[in-house]
Amino acid sequence: MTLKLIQEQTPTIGKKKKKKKKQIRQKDELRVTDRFESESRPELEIKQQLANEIGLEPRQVAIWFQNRRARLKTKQIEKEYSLLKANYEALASRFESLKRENQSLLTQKLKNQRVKQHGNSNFRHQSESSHDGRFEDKGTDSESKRKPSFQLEGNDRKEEKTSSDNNSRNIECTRGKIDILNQTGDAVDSMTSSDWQSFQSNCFLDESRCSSQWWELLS
Amino acid sequence: MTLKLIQEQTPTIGKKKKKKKKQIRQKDELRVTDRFESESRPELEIKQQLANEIGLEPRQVAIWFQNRRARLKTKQIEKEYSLLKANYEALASRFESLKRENQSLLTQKLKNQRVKQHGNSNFRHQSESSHDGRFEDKGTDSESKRKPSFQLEGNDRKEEKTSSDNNSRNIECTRGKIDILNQTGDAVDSMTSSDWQSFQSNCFLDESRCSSQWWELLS
DNA sequence: TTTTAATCTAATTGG
DNA sequence: CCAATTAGATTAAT
Repeated sequence: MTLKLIQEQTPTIGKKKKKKKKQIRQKDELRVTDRFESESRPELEIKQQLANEIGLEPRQVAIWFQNRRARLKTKQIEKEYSLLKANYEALASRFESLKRENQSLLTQKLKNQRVKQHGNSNFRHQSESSHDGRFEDKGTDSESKRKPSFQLEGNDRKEEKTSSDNNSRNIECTRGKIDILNQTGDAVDSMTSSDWQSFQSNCFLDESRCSSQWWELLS
Repeated sequence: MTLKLIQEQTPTIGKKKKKKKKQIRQKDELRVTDRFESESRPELEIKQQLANEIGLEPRQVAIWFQNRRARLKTKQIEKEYSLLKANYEALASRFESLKRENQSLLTQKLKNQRVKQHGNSNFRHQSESSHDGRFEDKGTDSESKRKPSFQLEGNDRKEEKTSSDNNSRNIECTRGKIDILNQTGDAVDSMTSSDWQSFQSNCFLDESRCSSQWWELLS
């Protein structure tokens, strides 16, 4: 059972373009693709029927549909990613604004205080009510789900494939799949990983009041 | 030539774990992999030699190395991505704090003002100096690179494969490659796309002073 | 058993 | 050569 790939014989040293392996044969592909468009998850009957029509096994047809669906879904995820990215940049932008506003508020406040109690005992925590023991979790609106509870467990090289298959000598290369990192963004792109460096040194450069920073997370 | 895939025979109805296929024949794989570890980009001579040793064409050996390198690189990118992600979450967290602080500052300020000029003419813009015509671009520290100049061009369904190969009838499935979206994050994970919704409705729910929002970017 | 998600490999294409 | 994609396949988990 399970016949699979059919070899091919071309001398390779011949020219270049060869029709390798065995795919689904263009013509038949149309038929199958049509079906796919009408319903991406056909009954196994249909699959068998198709298999006969194009002359390969039902199994293969099934796989074909599977992969198709998977790839389709992947596309969607791409969209989500780009959304996330845009989201991020908006956030970053707003963060900057907010920071500036905050700064100016603080400044004003200081000025105010100095005016109000003109030069009276210069040593206080230069901001007694807004800085220190505040916003631990006040729940003013609806947080309490924020702070993803940073906890670092021994990561990175903890194999999760618990022991399956010792003999196949799997190359340790887990692969990964991204390109995304620079694509699809259409409008808002840029932001290479080197940008990140400068970005973060911009943003994290004031008095960090925030309990954990990202570099604490990665050993 | 081009021996490639060796079949396998297990009756499928057997148990479960099967050793399917085989591509470079374990034994030989070791040899090649060794080579790879010592130098990932060998001279073509070496490649030819290897090809002889394991009995497939130089071309294939070359491809093998190529793919190998590619996979390795992809791995690295994964790392960068997870870093970015952590980075993002840190930023989000800080943003929250900042926002709250800002809020409280504003509140105090209002109170202050009301005290100072006790109940005098209730109708003013309840905050004259910190809100309106400020921070357009002051360049207090180092922006001027922010605001990625949101511009939306007709995107999404603009095919870019201009006309190459009319006969091959490429399935329009461009594929995409991500999973990333929820993996490798190890420490800071969570943040599914539905979290995003709530997140943003948290964050963007006050007077938005920020010129563009992410939903403006996607049609 | 089938499906799904996640990988993986070998090969192709275009630059 | 590389980057990107592709098709077919496998496997773990459900």
